[in-house]
Amino acid sequence: MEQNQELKKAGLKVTLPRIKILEILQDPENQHISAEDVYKILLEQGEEIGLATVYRVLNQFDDAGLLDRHHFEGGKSVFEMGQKKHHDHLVCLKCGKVIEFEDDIIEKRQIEVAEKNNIKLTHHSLYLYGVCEPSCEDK
Amino acid sequence: MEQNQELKKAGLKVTLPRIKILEILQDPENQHISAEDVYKILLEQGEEIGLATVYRVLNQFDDAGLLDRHHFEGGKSVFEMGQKKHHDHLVCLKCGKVIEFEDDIIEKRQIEVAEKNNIKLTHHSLYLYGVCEPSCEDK
DNA sequence: AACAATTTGAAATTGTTTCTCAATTGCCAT
DNA sequence: ATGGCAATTGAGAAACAATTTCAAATTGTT
Repeated sequence: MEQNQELKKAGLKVTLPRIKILEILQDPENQHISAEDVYKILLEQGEEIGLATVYRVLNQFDDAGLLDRHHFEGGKSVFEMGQKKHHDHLVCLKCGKVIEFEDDIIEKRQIEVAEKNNIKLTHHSLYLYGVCEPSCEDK
Repeated sequence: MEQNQELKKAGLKVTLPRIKILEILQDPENQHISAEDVYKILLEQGEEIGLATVYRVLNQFDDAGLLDRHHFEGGKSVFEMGQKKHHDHLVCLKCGKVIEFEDDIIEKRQIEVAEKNNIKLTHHSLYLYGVCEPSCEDK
């Protein structure tokens, strides 16, 4: 059970809800998933895990740095396992598709802008919103 | 009353709530203000304007393009009169100060990134979070 | 002034997230 | 193993921002 190690490393007790939620987040199908959707999957799997627990566990994972939290347009938080290195997101406003990208030039400029304004940068959020070019264009 | 012209131009009837809210938004003191804070100022001024009306009017102003809406970290929407040209924001996480900036290099790269991924860009949101260098640093 | 259409306030409602608290569970020291 | 205590859980209540509803009031127009 490598999940157990991850949890212990984060200083969290190994419990069934945490294991199940971790599994769901690790599934490549479920990148950029909301708390509500995690809960739905748990219900489908027949697990009796409360919605409050889902929110709690996701917050604990966030605090432990196991995942990243995003605030895409439209309200609710979206979570993503944070194995990979830093990246930003393109979001299609029609189909909801999310594309990840990294751009060193943008990253570097951000640091310069912060320095110029005497701010010690801790993090940033960059989302590019648009419409998929051929596919969503005409819908 | 030049406020009246602005409202009419936007296709909105000239009503007291709209005039008052427009005045508040135009005050340089109140850049980057939340709906709740607009409401508080109205109360202080002794105006009997409901919170629902504040939200409604802010949405109408947004639809009419009179202002920009931001989603800084921490939940609620923040509004800003949109006279100026496009810019992004630096936010101090300790004192809440907001600094505006423009960076052509970042803007250009964003367009390139979107093109590369076959997304027709409609807009973006970029927020840099950090801590004011000398002032907030040691608090 | 009178009319229709728009706008408003108050309260109810929604949707997301957090809190409360009694019952349960995990884990460490026996 | 097992006893005990702290951490965790589930369910429902609560908090919170934001929106909706609807009757009453106001606007701009005739």
